[in-house]
Amino acid sequence: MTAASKTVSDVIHSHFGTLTRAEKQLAESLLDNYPVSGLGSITTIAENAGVSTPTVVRMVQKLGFKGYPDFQAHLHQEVEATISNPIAKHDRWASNAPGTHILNRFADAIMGNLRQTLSALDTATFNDVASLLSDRKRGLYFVGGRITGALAEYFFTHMQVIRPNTALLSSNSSSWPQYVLNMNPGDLLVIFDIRRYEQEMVSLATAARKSGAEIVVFTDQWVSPAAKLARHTFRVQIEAPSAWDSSVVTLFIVEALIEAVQSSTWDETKERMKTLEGLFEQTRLFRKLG
Amino acid sequence: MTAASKTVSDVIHSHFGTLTRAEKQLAESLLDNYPVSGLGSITTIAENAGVSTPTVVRMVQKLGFKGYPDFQAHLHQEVEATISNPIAKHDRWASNAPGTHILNRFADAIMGNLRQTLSALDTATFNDVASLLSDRKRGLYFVGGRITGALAEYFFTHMQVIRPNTALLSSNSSSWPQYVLNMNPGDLLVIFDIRRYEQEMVSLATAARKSGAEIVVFTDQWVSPAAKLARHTFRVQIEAPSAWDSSVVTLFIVEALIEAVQSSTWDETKERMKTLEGLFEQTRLFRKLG
DNA sequence: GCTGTCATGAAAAGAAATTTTCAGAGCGCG
DNA sequence: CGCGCTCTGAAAATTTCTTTTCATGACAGC
Repeated sequence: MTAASKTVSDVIHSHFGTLTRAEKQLAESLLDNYPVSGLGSITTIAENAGVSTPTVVRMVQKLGFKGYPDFQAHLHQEVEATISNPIAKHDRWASNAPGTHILNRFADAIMGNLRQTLSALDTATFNDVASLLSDRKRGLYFVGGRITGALAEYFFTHMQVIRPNTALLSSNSSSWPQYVLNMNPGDLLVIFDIRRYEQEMVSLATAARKSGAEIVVFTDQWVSPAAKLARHTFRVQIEAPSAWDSSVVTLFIVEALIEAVQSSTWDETKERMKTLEGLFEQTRLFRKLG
Repeated sequence: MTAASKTVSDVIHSHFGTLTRAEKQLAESLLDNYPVSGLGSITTIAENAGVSTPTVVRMVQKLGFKGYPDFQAHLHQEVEATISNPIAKHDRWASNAPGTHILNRFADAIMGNLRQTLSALDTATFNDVASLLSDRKRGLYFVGGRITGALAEYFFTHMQVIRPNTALLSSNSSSWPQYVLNMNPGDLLVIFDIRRYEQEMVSLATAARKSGAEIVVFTDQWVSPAAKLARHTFRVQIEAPSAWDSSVVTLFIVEALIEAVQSSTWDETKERMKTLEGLFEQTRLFRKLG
């Protein structure tokens, strides 16, 4: 029997692939605030999910329940189990996997990193960097190392949409001098440099400062030497139960900065995005016609 | 109003003296295993308590509720409160910043994304993908879109160190055919495709399948069309309080996979990393000497 | 003992919920 | 473009739940 020992949540997940659009929408709604969201009548949950009641019936039958009442009976049992056993809950991220599974150990570590990084992070620094990035008069340059190059690229790709006057330096240092040559006073150089700090980053930072550029550094808890030259530094916790360092929290801060910049200059950005949409559309047409 | 702020349990207790024999019997039944016992229909709880349905109606009205549905709605609210409290939201991540600061809102959202993604993620899928990636006989190909290209690159950069036979496809589709041409049966194509799904990804996936390649897709909750062709799909929650989608959780899974592959083939990888160290050292020397 | 009051549940009436039917919309495919 | 397919929700049909009505029985007071 499909719904015998597994939880309703499990059953939904395991069938998710076979669900249709409206059913997925319903499933999302049920899983959001699970299992309480499934306590009401079929009418209520259909309304909450924005689907019709027949959709609900079809889905629960597809999941292997006899009908809605049967489905709800199972939910009630789970609620009962949950409530009578309040301490359990959430000691595991990926349920159905042992607590020692890499996913769970990683999740714990990243949570810790995020918590530590944010509690150490100065909000004023964040706000100031956001406003520097928002200033369209300043040119923006992004650079990362072998591993962090992808982060620099990610940051750059977004900022390039949001505002003009941005550049991504290749992670290969040979082309850097020509960028420095073009830097103007007030320009902003965003450096990603985590352990196994690359010596050349310091040279780059030094040269950029000579051109009058401001520097922002993303680094780890042991701090890149380039940070000495920086106006602002983000010290990110990067340890993971892995032979490699984790960039998750760094990406988190990058995304938060992107949103901060985005929202502070929404009016101007909106226009740019519309234009961009148009350009993409054109490109697509070109391809079809070609 | 009687049932305003007090819990249903409180209300029952405070009216207990004025209840009749059958009503007391019902009240006992409700309080036993409270509040779950009140989740069912009026018929069910009447049967459980060994009283008639009119008794139930009379009692809940005596308690100050408009009717049975009203009574039950209050119970549902309590169940919800009970269930969601233990999970207790971290009220503030970045202290010294208001709870509404973008950093805190982002942290909440990412936590939710991570939780939902992991609970939906099938560990067997994860393990299977990890072992596919570990198999050195299979060639590995990584590809991403405009935004997700950086993720593909990040994944690629790590895998390239860990094992041979890996390639990164440019996010520009014009060079894809030549890669497909070289794919062998059993090769693995890792696709990153989140909303604003790129039509070309489906074409690429189709072509790769024809060459006998297996496909793994990283996509969002709305699922890329390319997932239909995939052996395994990671559905990642990507919503953030932002005009942009969040890649943090996707990166999380990528890093966990990297570690899973790394650790499953540590002996072989160790040698490679030593050699790589040596090569870097040499490069540095070249530069100094040059 | 008679009478009135109250508690109680059976059963009817009324209201909702659940399921089924069905037609239209959308989409892929030849 | 048309055909057939699937998905979807409106609405009907059915079932179940909720409330009301009412008959019965218990019991206290007269």
